[in-house]
Amino acid sequence: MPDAEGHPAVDEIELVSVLAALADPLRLEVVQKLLIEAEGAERHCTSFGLPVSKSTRSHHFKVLREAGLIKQVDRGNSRMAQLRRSDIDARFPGLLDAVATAPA
Amino acid sequence: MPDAEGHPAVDEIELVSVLAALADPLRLEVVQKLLIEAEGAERHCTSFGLPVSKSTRSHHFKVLREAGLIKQVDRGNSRMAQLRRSDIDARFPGLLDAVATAPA
DNA sequence: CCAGAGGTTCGATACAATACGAACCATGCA
DNA sequence: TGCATGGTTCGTATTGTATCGAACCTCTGG
Repeated sequence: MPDAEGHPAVDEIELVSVLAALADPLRLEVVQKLLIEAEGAERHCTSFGLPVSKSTRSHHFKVLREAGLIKQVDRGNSRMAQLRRSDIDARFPGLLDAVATAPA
Repeated sequence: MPDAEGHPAVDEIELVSVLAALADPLRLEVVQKLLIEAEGAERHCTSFGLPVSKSTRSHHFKVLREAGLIKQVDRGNSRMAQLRRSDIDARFPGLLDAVATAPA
């Protein structure tokens, strides 16, 4: 069962959901940007410069969160996004590596 | 430019399209079944036992074909599906391995 | 030559996804 | 306390996807 903020546990992460979450240009861009960062790095949701309204941005991060790709952490007023690298690696080894090294 | 049958060239295969093609339970099932087969194996489109009508099945194989995941070969009356393993491996190394080893 | 089997295409329908603005709820700071 | 900022939620419009049946094409085998 997902926790209160909607993060699924590691063994609840579904391949189809992860693929569906990545199958959107904006969300793929977010994940690829997070993959460049150092392990465990956090980024502002606004720092990705997505060309959509804030309600749409909120929607996309919700999809990523519920798929298990990112963890969202409250930092006072704002909210940080963190890639669940080790969790995805544990469940689907090599998947994020493939996404990280894919040609632009 | 894709060929006459709609197969994209290797360098035309887009990550988003591949992920979108895999982000459907039926299509993912087809690809995972092809991944179990030997390299270059062919299978009847009907042999997967998809619980849909033949027009819907045709649609799903079209999506897989246009994404670059499979090659469809005419064998007289019927049509065989063949995974483009080496093409995908060349463009997105590790992606299909991750899909192949993913938990059910 | 003709009937059947395998596939595709087309039109229609139902459902899901994306997108937006407005309203709302917090937190942090003056 | 008041207000600006960052996010979420809601309602809605638009678009895309999955699905089906019917019509059509092509090859195979009697």
